[in-house]
Amino acid sequence: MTSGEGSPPGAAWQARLRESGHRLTPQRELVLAAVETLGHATPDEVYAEVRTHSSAINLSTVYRTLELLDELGLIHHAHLSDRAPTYHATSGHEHSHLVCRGCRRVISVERTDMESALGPLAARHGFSPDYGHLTVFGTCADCAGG
Amino acid sequence: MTSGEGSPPGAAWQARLRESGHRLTPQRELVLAAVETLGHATPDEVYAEVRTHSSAINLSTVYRTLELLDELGLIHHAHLSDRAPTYHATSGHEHSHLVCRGCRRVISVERTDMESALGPLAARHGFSPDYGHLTVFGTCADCAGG
DNA sequence: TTGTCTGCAAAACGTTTGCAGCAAA
DNA sequence: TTTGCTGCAAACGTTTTGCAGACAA
Repeated sequence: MTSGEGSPPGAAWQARLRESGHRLTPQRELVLAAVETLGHATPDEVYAEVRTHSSAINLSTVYRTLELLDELGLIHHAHLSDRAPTYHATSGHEHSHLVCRGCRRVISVERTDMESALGPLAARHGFSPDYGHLTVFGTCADCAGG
Repeated sequence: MTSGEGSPPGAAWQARLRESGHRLTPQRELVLAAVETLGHATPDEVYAEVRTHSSAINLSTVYRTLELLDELGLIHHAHLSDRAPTYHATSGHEHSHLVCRGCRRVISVERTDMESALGPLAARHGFSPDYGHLTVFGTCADCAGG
């Protein structure tokens, strides 16, 4: 439970940090753990989660750390609301999101599924989508009055 | 050239305003014209555009007007950058956007095309996408090194 | 020891709001 | 005349930044 059980095998993220000339700090470990625990979380939510375990972190450090982890590919971010970005762990499979405007529900869609749907259209435009960042807003069946 | 040549025939937007109990003001006319001229524009860009024609408008009025025109369906907004939303006229056909992270180029895709690609997948999840709001980030052929 | 990282506080950024006066209907 | 709309200015929530001290390597 300490680190992600997803695609990075064990503590690969620690190596990833050092490879890229960065340092392994308690704050970075805490932020990564929080993102993995929360699933989809805004910077503020990550901050709050970290504080429940250790009060020793600053909000600006959370921002800087999320940005770094994103650069290193250890986490991804998407825009699940018109306001704040949300971060989630790179847990094995990249996925896209369907977000219901009615109930705020988030449906995750496998990258492969989204790719087979969107790929041909995108290719026709010479375009290569970033599926891990893709968010489709709309209405779910429950909220459509079904 | 005064009003949109797209789907709203002539000055239909004026009727739309009054129908909904709103007033026709110079500011609203200026903002709508600016959005039609610019194509895809942030609130700030709309503000700047309006000011080149008439200095008599306030930024908060631009925000309030964009929100109103969006509610009335006279314009749409999408998120073409991680930062500011962009507004564009409801010119005949609803469309989705492909945005290149490399060159910031925006490719518009007909709603019907996007719907036939994404519709079946969405339906499988009981989900009804908002195609006019949909933005797919990624890389265009030129930036992919092709 | 070295250079990166952190905390702090302030600034920047985009957006929203309360209010008094103005103007469309 | 009657509301709704606008301009102004201040507040707002989120994100970024400069800097000095702390700490991983």
